[in-house]
Amino acid sequence: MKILRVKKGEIIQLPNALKHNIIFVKKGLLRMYVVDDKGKEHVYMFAPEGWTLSDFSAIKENRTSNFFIDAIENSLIEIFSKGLGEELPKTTMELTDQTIDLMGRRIATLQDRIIMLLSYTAKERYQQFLLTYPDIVNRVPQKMIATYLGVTPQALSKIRGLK
Amino acid sequence: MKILRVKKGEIIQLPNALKHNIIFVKKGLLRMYVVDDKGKEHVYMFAPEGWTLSDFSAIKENRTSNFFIDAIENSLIEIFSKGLGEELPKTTMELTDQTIDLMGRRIATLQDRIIMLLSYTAKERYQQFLLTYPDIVNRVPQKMIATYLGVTPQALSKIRGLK
DNA sequence: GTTCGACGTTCATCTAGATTAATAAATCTT
DNA sequence: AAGATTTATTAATCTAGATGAACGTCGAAC
Repeated sequence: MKILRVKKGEIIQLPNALKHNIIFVKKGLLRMYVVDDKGKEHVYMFAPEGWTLSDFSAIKENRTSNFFIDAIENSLIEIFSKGLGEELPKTTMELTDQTIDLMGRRIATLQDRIIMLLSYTAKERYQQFLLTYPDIVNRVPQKMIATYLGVTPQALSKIRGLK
Repeated sequence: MKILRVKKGEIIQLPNALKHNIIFVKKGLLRMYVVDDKGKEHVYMFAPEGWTLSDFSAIKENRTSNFFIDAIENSLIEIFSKGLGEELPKTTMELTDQTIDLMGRRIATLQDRIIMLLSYTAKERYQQFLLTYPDIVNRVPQKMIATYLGVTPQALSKIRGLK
């Protein structure tokens, strides 16, 4: 485990990096995203203070990650090179309880996001985002929120214009 | 905990049912889905033998579920009325390990699904589905696969027609 | 302060997929 | 097996949102 200070705009992880990393954000704001074959970015998640980033799919399939991770603000982060949960040393029952709680909340978030992507219009997604992450709205460029919602920056701009 | 035998087509859970249930599928195939305001169904997940169904979002927010659950095949299921993980009696370390592994795999699946919904075309989604769930393809009506993928049944039929 | 690149907005066009509807095929019921 | 119900296919039309491009705005770097 190492503590790192990263600057706004700095890339912390490139796809196919060697190690499966888990990143805990102590201060600042990170972004985890993919870039498709046409070069377009799709934000998987934002991680402000207290959040944890990791690529569960890569860990479970024991492969390298397809995700980029970069800093949206100057940040202070902790990087663990081991997998989450089962690869952690079995210390206290309290720790595994914490892990289960963390994972449960993550699943709840992903579940809500999937229902949103399946059944909401662009406008509804944005309104939901405002309610769910009021703090993040003012900390990230609008175009990143757009790709988090699964729409283009232009479409989001239009939606906001109408209000 | 109770064991239940359910028939094909039978609805196991309606939205706003009283209790947060966790359902383990011993045999058969279930479906978990939402119905939007226009009456359209959106499949959140399929659960064949060995899979577990639960609404983490409802459990975490301590509210009733918005999901329907029904049986696609005659099935044998176990229903637990307690929450997953933290609400389970702390028995063995082995059990919590199992829980963490289960949740990790669920997160990996949801993560992959989100990337798919954000960045794949309808055709790419279907092709990916065929690779990931070859067994399920022949067990569920095509229209359900369509709404799992976030497209209309007509669009999926067209995609298959071209091939 | 000026320059430059990133960001947001606006608009004109295009298109993947939705919608609607009609038909055909498969499945269930008795 | 005949009818009824559900599911899949096909086709014509429509639309939310994508695409591409131009322009104004802002903050960072010099």
